[in-house]
Amino acid sequence: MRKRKGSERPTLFDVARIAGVSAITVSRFFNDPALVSTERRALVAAAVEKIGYVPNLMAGTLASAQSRVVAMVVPNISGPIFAGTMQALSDGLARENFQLLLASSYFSQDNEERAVRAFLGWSPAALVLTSRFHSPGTEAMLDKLAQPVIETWDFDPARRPLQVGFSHEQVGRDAATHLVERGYERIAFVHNVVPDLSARHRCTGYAQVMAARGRKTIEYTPTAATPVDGGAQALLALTAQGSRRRADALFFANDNLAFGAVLAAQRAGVRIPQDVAVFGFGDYAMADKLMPSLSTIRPPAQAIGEIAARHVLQLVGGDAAAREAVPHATLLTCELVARESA
Amino acid sequence: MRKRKGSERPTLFDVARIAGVSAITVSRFFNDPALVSTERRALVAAAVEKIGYVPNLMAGTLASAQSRVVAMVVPNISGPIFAGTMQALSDGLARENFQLLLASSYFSQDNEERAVRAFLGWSPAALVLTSRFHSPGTEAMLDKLAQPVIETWDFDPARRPLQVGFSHEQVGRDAATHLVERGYERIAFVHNVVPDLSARHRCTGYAQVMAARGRKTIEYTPTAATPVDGGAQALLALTAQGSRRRADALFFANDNLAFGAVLAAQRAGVRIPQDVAVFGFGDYAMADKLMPSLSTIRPPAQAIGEIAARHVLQLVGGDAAAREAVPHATLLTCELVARESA
DNA sequence: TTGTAAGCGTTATCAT
DNA sequence: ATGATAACGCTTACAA
Repeated sequence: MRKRKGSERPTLFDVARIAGVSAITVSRFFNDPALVSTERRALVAAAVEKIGYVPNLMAGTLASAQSRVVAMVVPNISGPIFAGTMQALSDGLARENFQLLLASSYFSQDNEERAVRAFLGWSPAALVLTSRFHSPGTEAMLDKLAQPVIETWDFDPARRPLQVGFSHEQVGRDAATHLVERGYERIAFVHNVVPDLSARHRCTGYAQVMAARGRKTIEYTPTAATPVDGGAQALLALTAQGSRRRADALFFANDNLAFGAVLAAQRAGVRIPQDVAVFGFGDYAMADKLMPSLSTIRPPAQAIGEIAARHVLQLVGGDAAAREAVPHATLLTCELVARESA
Repeated sequence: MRKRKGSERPTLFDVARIAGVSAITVSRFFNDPALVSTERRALVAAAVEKIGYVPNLMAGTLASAQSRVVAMVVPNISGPIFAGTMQALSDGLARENFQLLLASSYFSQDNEERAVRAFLGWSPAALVLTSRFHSPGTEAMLDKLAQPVIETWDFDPARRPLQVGFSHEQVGRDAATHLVERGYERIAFVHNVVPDLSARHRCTGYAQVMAARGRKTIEYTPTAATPVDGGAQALLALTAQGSRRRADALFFANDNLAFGAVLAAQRAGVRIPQDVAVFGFGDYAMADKLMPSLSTIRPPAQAIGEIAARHVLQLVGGDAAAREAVPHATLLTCELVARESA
């Protein structure tokens, strides 16, 4: 007669009773089958099958102090940008029966802090972040954290946590150099419609190249609500006859802005790249199908997720030797995809 | 001297010791503060703050047999289709400190079954699925499950679990009727590039309308790898001079296919809608920015997520009265958005 | 309002 | 190779 009601699911002891073995043998059957003799393995397997037993991972985590959850904070779950990374990380972890816990920050450090705090209660095996810019509160929590923290996308080898990413400044330099070499004279940078620190770093790289070549920088920040509308707004504003900020090439903070610009140009009769060149960032799904097709820079989104997954598995799943092998920082490169628009 | 090493984080007992109260008081402080006197509340709060205590949710779940995780299986995490639902569900749950656990099925029932089995170990408070078509194995697990199961997107009131969705057949009927009423004669349905049962149901609705009006159905299944390429392929094939299956209106299984068609039409010099009308499904981000803008049907993606979240919270967070109030099934409607392409 | 004792389902530890 | 026992960190049940 139980004194308390539990989950009402079969437990390890139920399996053990039916199989005629002890509970720990069933535990070993799941965690290290090699330790169990062939005969008992069959007995346990039959019992598991018979009652449809599924191990309670919460209890296992509590007992072993080793969880198989990895928590990740992304700016938003629904956007196209981090989708590849999320998917690759989730798939890589799933292969080793790790689960991915997701939360969105909406580009807000406060939301990120809230999410990290909430995650802590799950004792995740590792924490994956998509930015290196955190609130002081978040930094304090990360400092105390025993588990590995992996910062992705933004790369800064000076920071202590594990890094998997690329240099946004380099992206800015690559794009600006490309546009300069194509002969464009008045190259503008169009910011995102929401505060976006990574985009600001791409802008810094762009500004470096402009300065090095004695060019003037032109910056524009759309006020529209969505990136697509913002891109359209920027295109019209920066190509207007007689505008003080008239440009012959637009480097957009991301492809969605650039999409908006290309589509608005079609409607407005602005010719790309003859009247104005358009360059994006992200290489989103339809960049190559647009008319004209979009020149852009493709970040290694999937690779970031895969490598992050590998790091997690080596750090928390592997042995000490593997642990040594994990590099502190992995700097990936982006690919410049030159198409018709610039 | 501890006999085993735990998580190395402060525990409830650490807080209790510092605050000079018992452990259960600290527990109540977090779960039902009203039960704790104001003075002790202050003591506990101070102690919590001092050592940065975060409750171990795994231990709490184990003890209470009440988890605050909701598991969801989507076809893919990175696609645009379910993004709104995932986001709305995640946000709705986060507000009550529930966590969302995600896995992808890639439209495969085997993967779905694997994901559901893996989820069971987490004793989720509820299970959210994005389809009503499951493998026998999955059905068997769902039958045994004590927790609520919510099927979303596909609506079938005949099924036992909770339903939040819309009728894909109705979508097919609406689109077909729209095209018929616009005067198109030869209306074709273009299938998805992967097996997609929901899309098949939209096709069924389309076929019903065609039959009712004595029209011939034309179906096309692209062989391209991606939806955008498949849409382009379909457009070229179904508008080719002298083709047996030549059509004057194309109803695509989704907007990505339709995007591909519109972009390919621009390049091929096919005029939309003069030469051929294009109709999609999904109302993805750029449907209204395309040239021509895309006529399509917008599913209530966010509403599905919000309502699913509400159901979960009422069922597992609320009292018995709220439980009664949850309707078995919620049938939502889609909005037909008539733009330039059809 | 507060506390004590027992138990949630699993694994670490030690013994055989 | 297998098992008995205690412990993981928390909450329920009951008592005061």
